Amino acid sequence: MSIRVAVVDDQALVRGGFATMLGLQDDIEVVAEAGDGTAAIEIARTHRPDVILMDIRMPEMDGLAATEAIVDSADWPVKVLILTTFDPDEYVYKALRAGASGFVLKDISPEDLVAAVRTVADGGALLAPSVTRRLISRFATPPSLDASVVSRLDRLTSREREVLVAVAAGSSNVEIAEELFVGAATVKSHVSSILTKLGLSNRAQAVAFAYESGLVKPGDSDIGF
Amino acid sequence: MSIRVAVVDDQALVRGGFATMLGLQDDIEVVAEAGDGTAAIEIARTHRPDVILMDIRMPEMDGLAATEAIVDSADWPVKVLILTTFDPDEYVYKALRAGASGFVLKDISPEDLVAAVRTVADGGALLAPSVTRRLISRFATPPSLDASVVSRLDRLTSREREVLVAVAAGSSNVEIAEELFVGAATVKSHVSSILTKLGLSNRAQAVAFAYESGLVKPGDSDIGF
DNA sequence: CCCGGTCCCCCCCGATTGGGGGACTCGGAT
DNA sequence: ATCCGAGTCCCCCAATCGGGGGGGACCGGG
Repeated sequence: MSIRVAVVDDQALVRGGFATMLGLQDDIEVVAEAGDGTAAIEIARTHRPDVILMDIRMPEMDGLAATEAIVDSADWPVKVLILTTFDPDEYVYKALRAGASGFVLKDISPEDLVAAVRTVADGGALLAPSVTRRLISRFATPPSLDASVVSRLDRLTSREREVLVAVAAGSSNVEIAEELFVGAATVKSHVSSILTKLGLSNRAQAVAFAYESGLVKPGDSDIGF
Repeated sequence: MSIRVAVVDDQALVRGGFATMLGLQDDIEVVAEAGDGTAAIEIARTHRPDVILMDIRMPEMDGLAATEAIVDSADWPVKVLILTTFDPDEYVYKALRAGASGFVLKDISPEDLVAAVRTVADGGALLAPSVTRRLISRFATPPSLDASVVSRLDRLTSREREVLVAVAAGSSNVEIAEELFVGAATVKSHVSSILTKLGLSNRAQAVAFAYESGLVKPGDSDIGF
């Protein structure tokens, strides 16, 4: 069963080029084309393609808005592969939030484009290396590095930070003591100095501080909930 | 100038395979190999490779810890490409936070692996399609996609959710009572039903739950810290 | 009409927490 | 050689928290 692809680009020449290039593949079938966002929504609804190659820069309705509209309203597993000329910057995040499965630049080689279409059709995702790099750096760097917050974190000893993450996991003093193989009194004194150094008054505030400071981040916890 | 690569894997056969495969390329030179994390740190320091192919599962010190140690202490632009057998799950985030520039599975084709090495050496980043997908979904959907978490949040009444955000801000029961213009006993009973409904045992866990579920997000709090 | 659900309030009691002391060891800095 | 910080552990005591019980007011639907 071949992959049903729709191509959306306001430049007829570019659109036709991609369409014929993809059509040459045995397992890819170009079922529709569109020149703007509104037309893209229409052909998505009528032809129900597996993959949509979407340009960002378009009159009438840009690719991001069209992507969001299509992905939100689709009742079949449609994948949108953003294809743009420019080094993306802000577009990346908007596109990914809109529901795009990929983001590649137009200088991509034909073979790589075909491979990209197959990848997203298969349920994977694919980004241009520069985009991946940007996304990783954004993901890896803690968002909030308020100097005042981090500076107070620095005043804690490494052991105290260790205790704090355990506190942030919701563990009681005795539970923390067992985890760290120390006495309950030790944990108690650690928690006390943590609260004192951070200017907090109870462990609930300590948990909040741990999250706000980026010491622990939502999702990286071992607590399943 | 060729790309200087180091290969780190505890299985000598796998390590040798990758090394010879990469060595066949004109623009790639394998300068060192290591069988565990501590050896990896050593060869990284002595050979200063451009790219390190790093396995995760290793005795002595796993690839994640080694990656973090190398990236943090390196004074030259070293790129680490994680190469693992398993579908990553939680390893991905730890690896990317540790400073890895890529994350590919061992079922990758030789040509793609070579291309991946060139990509990361060139400053780009590269992830396996399934990993990219995971990262995108995590990035695009604010935090909580866990149906189990949100469903439990739905069981709370609106008033209880209101109390929960106050709890997550680190307020004591009496402070919450003043904020909401009710009696302290009322807040107490609300907190009790919150803990019961969510299956938690203390308010620190409630704070963690509030953050993990996305009920409150780092940075949107009124607590300045 | 009564019933279930929700919200609000109250009392008691044990467990935990938070704050105040102090003491010992170890390793590094002075 | 001495001091100091970090880490470990102990005491006491007041306050808060968490769990159990109960009860009353309101609202919407059967």
